[in-house]
Amino acid sequence: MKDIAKDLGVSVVTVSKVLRNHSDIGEETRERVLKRVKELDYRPNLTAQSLVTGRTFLVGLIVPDLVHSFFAEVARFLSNALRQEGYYLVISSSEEDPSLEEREIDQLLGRNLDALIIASASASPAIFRRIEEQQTPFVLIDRQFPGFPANFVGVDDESVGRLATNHLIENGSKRIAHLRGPESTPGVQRLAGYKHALQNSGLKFNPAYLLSPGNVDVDSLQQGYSAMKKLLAIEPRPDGVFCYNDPLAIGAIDCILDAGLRVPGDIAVIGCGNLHFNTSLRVSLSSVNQHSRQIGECTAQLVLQMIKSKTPLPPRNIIVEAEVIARRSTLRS
Amino acid sequence: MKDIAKDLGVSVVTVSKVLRNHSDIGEETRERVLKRVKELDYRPNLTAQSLVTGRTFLVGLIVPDLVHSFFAEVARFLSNALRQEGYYLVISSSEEDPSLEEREIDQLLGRNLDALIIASASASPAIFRRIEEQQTPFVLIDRQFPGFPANFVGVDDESVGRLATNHLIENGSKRIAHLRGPESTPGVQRLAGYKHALQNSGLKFNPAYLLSPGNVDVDSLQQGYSAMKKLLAIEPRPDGVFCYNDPLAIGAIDCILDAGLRVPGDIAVIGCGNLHFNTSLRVSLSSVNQHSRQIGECTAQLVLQMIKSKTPLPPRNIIVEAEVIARRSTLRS
DNA sequence: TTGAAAGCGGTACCAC
DNA sequence: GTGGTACCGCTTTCAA
Repeated sequence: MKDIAKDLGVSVVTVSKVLRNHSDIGEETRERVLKRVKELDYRPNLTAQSLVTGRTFLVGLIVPDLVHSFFAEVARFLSNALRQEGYYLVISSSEEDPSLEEREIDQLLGRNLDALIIASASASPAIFRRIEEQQTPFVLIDRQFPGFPANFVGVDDESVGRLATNHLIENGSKRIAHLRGPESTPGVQRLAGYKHALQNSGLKFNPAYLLSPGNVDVDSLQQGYSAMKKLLAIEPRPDGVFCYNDPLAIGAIDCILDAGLRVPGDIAVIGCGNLHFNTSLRVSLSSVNQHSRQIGECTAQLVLQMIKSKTPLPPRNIIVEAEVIARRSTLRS
Repeated sequence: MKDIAKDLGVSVVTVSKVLRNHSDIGEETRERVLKRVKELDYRPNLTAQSLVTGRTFLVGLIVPDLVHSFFAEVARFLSNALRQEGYYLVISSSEEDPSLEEREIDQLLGRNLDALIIASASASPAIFRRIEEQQTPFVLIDRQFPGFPANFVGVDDESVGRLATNHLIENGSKRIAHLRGPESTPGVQRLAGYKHALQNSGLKFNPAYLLSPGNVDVDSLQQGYSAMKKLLAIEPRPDGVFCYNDPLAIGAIDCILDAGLRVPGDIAVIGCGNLHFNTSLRVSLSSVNQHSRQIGECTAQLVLQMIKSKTPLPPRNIIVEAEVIARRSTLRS
């Protein structure tokens, strides 16, 4: 920039103003500057710009697992939506480990990102108070904390659990098991929805049918397989299984088929997430759609709003409607 | 930092030195500074640090598509490996569009990232010369440009094509079709490997059996399905199909089954990428493993090396061995 | 319309 | 050991 100024015999201030199309600048001067900028293929140093303006045009994203398709899809839509406005995504995976998540948040806070988006693996919202202190706008996605007011975008997980369970009931299942998720809201709420649905239909909740496969967002296929194995050993055996996510469900189906049973004939199975490949599986998988696209795009809009508004906005709660996508794994027909 | 200095009656320089454990500092002073740092929960401003040191501890990653599992996996392993050294990944998707890729590269260059990692969607390496001029170290992954010396990490795609085709031949296929990829190296080389394998086995290459499904890294299931439909109309119909990637292969299998034919009985199918769900599909899918993990981790190591070495290193070519993972879709047994 | 000066939050160099 | 000073590359304020 200094060079340009020197070359043209103007000041750096002038150049700076031209680059940001500041109003008061001579038409002729502006042209000359622009011309030289092209010639030199000059690009302003965003780091320096950030230092003085306090804006980095960077948004952080922390998810429990990038390979889990749901988060990869959210990341993609987020990234695309933010790009339209010149923002970029800095990603980080917590590997479903709360302490790692905390370290990552600290790291990212030190980078003065314009906002943070977090699908938390933590049990408590303590860490988020730190973010608030730093004045960094942040949005929780997928998982939230009851009683902790914060911006949130996600589905209503109670209704996810209810829809899935009702769907199984409507298709003839009586003894419905649940492979539950972690202790975060989606896991807890889906479980709650599951119980409510049973209750409303006059079915009784059998604790033996409730399993916690462990680290479900990592290596879920395996987890689903072994959890299902345990369920098969129970007498009487369940005839329907609602799984916290699709990979778990796929693992469960593999186990059922390996045991010589039929899906959905003997046991119906439904998952959550509505992954791409669900239609191509051995038994195409019914699933509750979580609308990764809408979540990604809504979150992007919310984040941009927050960044642009100088005064902190009151926390918003954006809930995307869930819906059952029925396929072979539940349709006894 | 200024506050800390003032509070303690020392200079900012001293504080700065303590924070970076500079050798020459009084034991007592260091303790006092550290104490105050804790009290204030002070975190150095990385932006400012970057401006003066020229290092951002940020690495850019541009891929054609984040949802394509292969790249999501690479991103994950990369991100984890870089994190160990305090580096973060800034991601961007080119959506398989060369002009968008170029804009993204420009954007990221302006951010003074410490390095760039690119799975390019471009046909020509022109844009990369710009990166070289900027002195930003960069590594190409998955796709490279013949005759353009640059750091590269990926598989030997000619061998991928050869292995896959040979595998089909060994399992009894005589009329082997290929759903090819884009004009970038993986597409071109795998095609070359396919032709070589045919030749070496005395089979003749039939141009009618070669199809370009279009934008294969996006919405591949659909593309695979419709491409396969065309192949089925050919007389004589192929009895083996080598697909550029797994989603294409899955789409192809769906099409074959829908047409009332059997896999691998009537037509054997093999893909590339070895995705997670391949074992759970209607017909478990044979695939050439591209080792996303090794690619991610090797790339991370290479990038770190380049960043740390002050003198530019000669371009390296890291080739990861490909291997066939045989499953039902090709085993006629 | 233009530009000089101050400063964003740090680091490097070199004298004390 | 410690600290003064210049400076990284850009924006902001305000005077000319």
